[in-house]
Amino acid sequence: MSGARQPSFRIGELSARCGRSVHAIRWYEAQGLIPGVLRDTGGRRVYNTRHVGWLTLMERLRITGMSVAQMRHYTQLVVQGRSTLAERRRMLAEHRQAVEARIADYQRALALIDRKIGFYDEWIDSGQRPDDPIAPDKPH
Amino acid sequence: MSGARQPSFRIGELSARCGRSVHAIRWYEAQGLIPGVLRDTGGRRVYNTRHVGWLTLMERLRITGMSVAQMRHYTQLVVQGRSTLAERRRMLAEHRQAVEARIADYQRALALIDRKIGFYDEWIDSGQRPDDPIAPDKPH
DNA sequence: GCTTGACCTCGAGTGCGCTCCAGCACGTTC
DNA sequence: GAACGTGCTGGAGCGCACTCGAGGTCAAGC
Repeated sequence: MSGARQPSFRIGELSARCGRSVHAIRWYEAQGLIPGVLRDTGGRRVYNTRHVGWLTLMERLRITGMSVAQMRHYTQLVVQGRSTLAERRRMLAEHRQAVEARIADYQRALALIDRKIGFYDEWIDSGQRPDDPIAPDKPH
Repeated sequence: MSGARQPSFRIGELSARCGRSVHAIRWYEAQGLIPGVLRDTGGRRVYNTRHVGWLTLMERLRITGMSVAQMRHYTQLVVQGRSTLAERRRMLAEHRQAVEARIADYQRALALIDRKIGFYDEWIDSGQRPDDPIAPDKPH
């Protein structure tokens, strides 16, 4: 850390800045997902802008389906320092693949939903039930 | 629908055909997510290929994040018949939007992950920690 | 010095979507 | 007629990711 003063704040403001609840932030820390949280003389958690960035990353990983266990592992790697750079990169690359697979899955679902919407459009238009758009046999 | 013979089968085969567990299929039915399940003389559930298509749709809706409550509502509309066609179409269109929003969200996450991977690449290459791609900085 | 409000810990509760189990019935095969 | 496989019901249990509440501490403002 440089000698530059870092604006620091407490959990209420971190909550406001990154949109997670105070409870959730404390829970994340208890789960080992937030390293380097210091306390002030009153025992209160002290944060700075780096924590906002960290929580942003954690949030993105979470909403894209990374489990808390994996996030904990990643966090531990970060704490361990430079020796884990390659492993961290590998984890992210792997997760990236999983997210892409998920997107592809969603897009397939979208295609099915679109066919179904088209099916309803036709039915409403013609008054006649068209053939069902979902394959009669297993579409795997 | 027609008088044509429909190959029918029991829950074990439906499970094999659509890749859900026997337990899950019964649970779905109990939740009102599978209409029109008849029983044979022994009280066993009897299915046909239409159920495979139906479960496929249900699965796609589920994995794209539709709640069981919404799926139940959709199922009830289907049971109610033609009068609900427009409402069913509306539900699917709304869900479609939600899925697209989710995809966009995932793609934003992907962009962040890519920047982070690039950050690790640079760090590994140069041996020098580059500027953090996320926020000003991050802890550790 | 008292009130106020933000913070603390610990632990229980919640909602979702299954998953599993016990205990029993059926019907085909040997 | 016994064994076996497949099915039935009702209900308990689970894993995840929070969410909330009780009861207490601390420090700044009046």
